[in-house]
Amino acid sequence: MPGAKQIDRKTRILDAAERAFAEYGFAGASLRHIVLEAQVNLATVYYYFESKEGLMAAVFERRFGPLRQEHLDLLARRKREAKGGVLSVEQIVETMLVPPLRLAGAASTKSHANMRLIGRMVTDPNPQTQELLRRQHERVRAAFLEELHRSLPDLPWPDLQWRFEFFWGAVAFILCNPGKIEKSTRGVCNPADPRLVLAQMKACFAAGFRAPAAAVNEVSFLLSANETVAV
Amino acid sequence: MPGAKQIDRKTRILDAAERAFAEYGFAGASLRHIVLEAQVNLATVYYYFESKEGLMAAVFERRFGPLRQEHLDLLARRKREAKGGVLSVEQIVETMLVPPLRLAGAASTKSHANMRLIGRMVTDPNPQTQELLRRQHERVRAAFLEELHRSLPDLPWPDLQWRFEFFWGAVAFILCNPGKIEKSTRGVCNPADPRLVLAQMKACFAAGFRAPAAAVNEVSFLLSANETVAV
DNA sequence: CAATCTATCAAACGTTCGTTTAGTTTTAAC
DNA sequence: GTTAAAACTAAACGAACGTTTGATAGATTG
Repeated sequence: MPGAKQIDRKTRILDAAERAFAEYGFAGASLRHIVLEAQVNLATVYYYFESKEGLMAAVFERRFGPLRQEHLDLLARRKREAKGGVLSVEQIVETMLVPPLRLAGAASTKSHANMRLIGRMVTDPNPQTQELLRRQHERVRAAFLEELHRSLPDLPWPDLQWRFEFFWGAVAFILCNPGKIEKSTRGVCNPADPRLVLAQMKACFAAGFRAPAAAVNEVSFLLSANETVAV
Repeated sequence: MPGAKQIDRKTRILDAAERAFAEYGFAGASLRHIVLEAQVNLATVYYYFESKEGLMAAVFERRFGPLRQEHLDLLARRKREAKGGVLSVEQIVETMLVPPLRLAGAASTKSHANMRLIGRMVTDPNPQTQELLRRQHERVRAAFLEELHRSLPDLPWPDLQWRFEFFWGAVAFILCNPGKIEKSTRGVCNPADPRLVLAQMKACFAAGFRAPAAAVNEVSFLLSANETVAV
């Protein structure tokens, strides 16, 4: 029987949709392009996923569900290994990074689509995309923030949250468009190499998290509009 | 005469387009929505800007042209003030941040649209958007990288480039969706306050840039796929 | 074998998209 | 006041969009 070893249609749609959403964003990816690549009929999408939005939710759940679980599992394991002691900032940074990087490496066959997917969805303007992602990440976020606070008890809470945002912003940016970064650094940085990304982020953000609290009142004068050219 | 003190149509289109692109991205923003808000006829867009892509290029040029100029000017001024000495990392970080933050503050009347515009465009999937932005930022990028290298001569070139990417990734992320960050931090972080953003980024990234070079070979074992659950 | 349910398909639905055209009004120059 | 260029518009273009419909096979069940 021909096509017996073919992947089933539902999976083919999810694969193609993942690539398309990662490449073009939610609004930019069209169902017709997705079904063409998945080699299924257009109506099949609606049979399995009800709508374009439902398709996106399924793409999310397939990737970010296990990702979230691995995040929580890995953190729990690290805490178990520490036997009640606090984890180092390096360990926490590594724990935050390894799951998404592993996820990216796992799908190496298909042009790092889900790597870009993570980055793209984090910055997608679509409100439903944002809401879906926020709910997915809420628990993981809280868990890591708590652990960072334990590791850096003297760092004020707002400073910690800011740096946490900076960190995920950098992660999203790197994952969002690896090709762009490789191009603009003229090949010096290769975001497709998880070992490199992990080592570089650990070095930069371990120091960043450990830095003394910010001094807000030093810097305001430069921001007033009476210098240089108004825009 | 009615409408005498009205802003001219070309500007109204640019304003509305800026808001729309910032809010929905290039693909998600429709010309019909833009002309409705700008209160002009649909064809007027084509009279002034030739196409949707041309409109986007004009929106870019209006904001990022002066921004680029202010970046270069401010850096030149700082170097002049230093009289041949090297700038501190803090000074460079501040110089990179002040122009976009000032730009964001300048348009406070209109819901920080151009603040979000910067962040949105940096992460927009559209290839033309990317190419436009890359060309705009090329010289600024080179200038700041050179100055950072002068300030941190012992940091290997790749490490410097990585951290430079992390930095702009964090900036883009913060600028991209201030409301989202304020929400997920439950009001602890307010990205609409330039003083806060500047102080926090300076504290985090001055330390990040100054950190010792990354040690790539320490960390590879965790990334191999034979642990925990494959996804 | 009839009945039923699942999976799949071609074709079309109505809408919205970016874009163009052909014509009208306004402005400015001589 | 005539003329020509610039500014603006209503209406439509074809294409692409997300979505629905009705029918057709194949498998499953009584």
